[in-house]
Amino acid sequence: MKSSYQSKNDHLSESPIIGNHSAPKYNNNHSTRGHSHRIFQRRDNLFSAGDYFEGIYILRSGSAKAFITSRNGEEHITKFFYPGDMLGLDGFDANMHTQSVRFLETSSVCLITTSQVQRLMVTDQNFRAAILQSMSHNLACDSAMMMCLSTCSSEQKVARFLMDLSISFSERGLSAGEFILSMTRTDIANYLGMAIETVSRIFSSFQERHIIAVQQRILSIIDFAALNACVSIDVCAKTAATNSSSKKPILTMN
Amino acid sequence: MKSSYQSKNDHLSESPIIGNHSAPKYNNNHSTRGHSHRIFQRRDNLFSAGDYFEGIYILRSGSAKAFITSRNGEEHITKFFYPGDMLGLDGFDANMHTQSVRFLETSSVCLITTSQVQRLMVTDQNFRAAILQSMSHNLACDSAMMMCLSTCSSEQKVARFLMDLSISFSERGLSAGEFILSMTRTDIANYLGMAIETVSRIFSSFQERHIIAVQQRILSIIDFAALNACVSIDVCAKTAATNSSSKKPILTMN
DNA sequence: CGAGAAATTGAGTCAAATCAAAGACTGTGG
DNA sequence: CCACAGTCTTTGATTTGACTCAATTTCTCG
Repeated sequence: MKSSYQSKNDHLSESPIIGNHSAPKYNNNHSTRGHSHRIFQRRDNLFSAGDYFEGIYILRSGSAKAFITSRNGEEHITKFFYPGDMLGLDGFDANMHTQSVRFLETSSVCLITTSQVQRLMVTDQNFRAAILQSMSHNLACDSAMMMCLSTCSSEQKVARFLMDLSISFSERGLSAGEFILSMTRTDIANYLGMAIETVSRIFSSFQERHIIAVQQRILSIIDFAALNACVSIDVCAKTAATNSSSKKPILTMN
Repeated sequence: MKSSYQSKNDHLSESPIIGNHSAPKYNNNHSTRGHSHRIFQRRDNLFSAGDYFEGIYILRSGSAKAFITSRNGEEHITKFFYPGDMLGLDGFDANMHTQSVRFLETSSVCLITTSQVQRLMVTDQNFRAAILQSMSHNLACDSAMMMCLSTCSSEQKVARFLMDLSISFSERGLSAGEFILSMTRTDIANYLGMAIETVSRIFSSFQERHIIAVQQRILSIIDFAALNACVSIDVCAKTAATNSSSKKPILTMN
C-alpha cells in the first residue's frame, strides 16, 4: 500500500492523519468477473433516494457525491466518493436507497447485485470482511464528520476537508499536495454546512497566508503543517494509522 | 409491531415520521442463548475508543450514549441508544472501537462475540440481515443527523431531537407524549452541537408556547403538530414509514 | 441539611449568514 | 473564432442567531 505512494507524498506521513482513510478497497480482480460495469457522465445519477436497492457499487474511476433531501426539497451532501469506495450501502435497511448518488465527472462503476452480495456474504470471507469494514468505517467517518459540523469553526471545517482530500488522494497513489477539486464551491459549502461566500473567503485567507494555492479547480497545499494546525478533529486517526500500517490491505484497487 | 403500541400513541401515526426508526431489533430468544449478559450502572463505560473489539452488544434495558474524542480531548456525543439497539458496530473496521459507549442509567446488555458474529453471518440469514440493516440504518440516520447539524436552527434541532425521542419511545411500546430524558441538558447540547444555555432557552420557549412541558427529566409533548411544524429534516421518513408498515419485523425485542 | 452539580435567565459580543454587486470562467451558437 | 448568456466565484457591507460571560436558582445526593 505504502509502496505505491508517490515520493512527493512522503511529507504526509509526518502529519497526523485526519480521517480514517483505511477503508477497505474492494478488488476488481475477482469480484468484477461477471459483474456489470457502467460509465456515467457528470451530473448523472447512479441512483436516487427511493430507488430500489439493486446492489452495491464499486467506484472504478471518477468521483461522486451522495446527498439526501429534506422535507422542503433542500439537498445536503453527505459524502464524496473516490475510486475504490463502495456506494449504495444505505440500501440494506429497507431495500431502497435513502440517499441519491450523483457523479461529479465521467466515472465508471461496477455493480454487485444484492443476490451476488448475499451469496458472497456466505461464501467469501474477504468479501464479508470488506463489506462490514466499509460500513463500519463509514460509521466512524460519519461520527467524526458530525463532530466537525458541531464543534468546528468554518476555517477548521475547510482545513479538515482539504486535509481529508489530501490524504484520500495520497492513499490512492495520487499527489497529496496538488489535486483537482471535482466538486464546486457550492458543493463544498453544502457539505460543510456553511455559506458559499464563507468557503470562498477562507480559501482566499489560506491563500494570503501561503497555506494553499487555488486556481479554479486546481488546489495546491503549500504548508501542510499550517493547514494541519487548523484542524482540530482527527478522530479515527489513531485507528486508521495503526490499522493501515499493521494490517495488510485486504483488497485494493489497481 | 403496531399491535404493541400503547393507545395513547395513536396521534403519532398522523405526524410525519422524523427519523428512520425501523432499525431491526435483534431478538434475544435465539441469539442470547449462551451469550453473556452484563449489568452496568450509570456512568459505566461499555467500552472506550481504542478498546479491542470483542463483539457487538444488544442493549437489553436502560440507555447509553456513544461519543468520540477529538485531538484536544473534547468529547462529542454521536448517538443515544435504547433497548434493542446494537452497540459496537464501529469495531469491524479495525477490530477496535473508535467510539466509547457510556451508560446513562442502570442498563443491561448482551454480548455477541466476534467469533459468534462470524459464525452467525454464515449460518443465520436473519442475523446477517439484521446486522446489515442495523449498520445501513445507522448510516441513514447519521446522514440525516449531519444534515440537521448543518442546516437546522437551534430550535429546529431541539424540535427534531424531541420528535426523534418520541417516535423512538413509541416504537418501543412506551409513551410518545411523556418520557424521561435520561441524558443531561449538557448531553443534549453536546449532541446537537449547541450551547447548553441555548438548549435551556429553547425548552423554556417551547414551554411558554405550550408545545411541551418539562419538569427536570420528565418531558411531555403537549402539541405534537406545533413541534412537528418546527422540524424540517425528516429524512429516512418515507423509507421508515413504508418500511415499517410493509415488512414484518425481522426480529424484535420482547 | 449542606455542598456540588445541573439548569435557568439575562446582557453583551462575535462568527458567520445574508444581502448586494462585480468579476471570472464555461460552453454554445452564429 | 468570437460574442454572448449563464453559471460560478470572489469581495464588501450589514445583520443576526447563537455563543460567551455572569449571576442566580434549583436539584441531587451523601
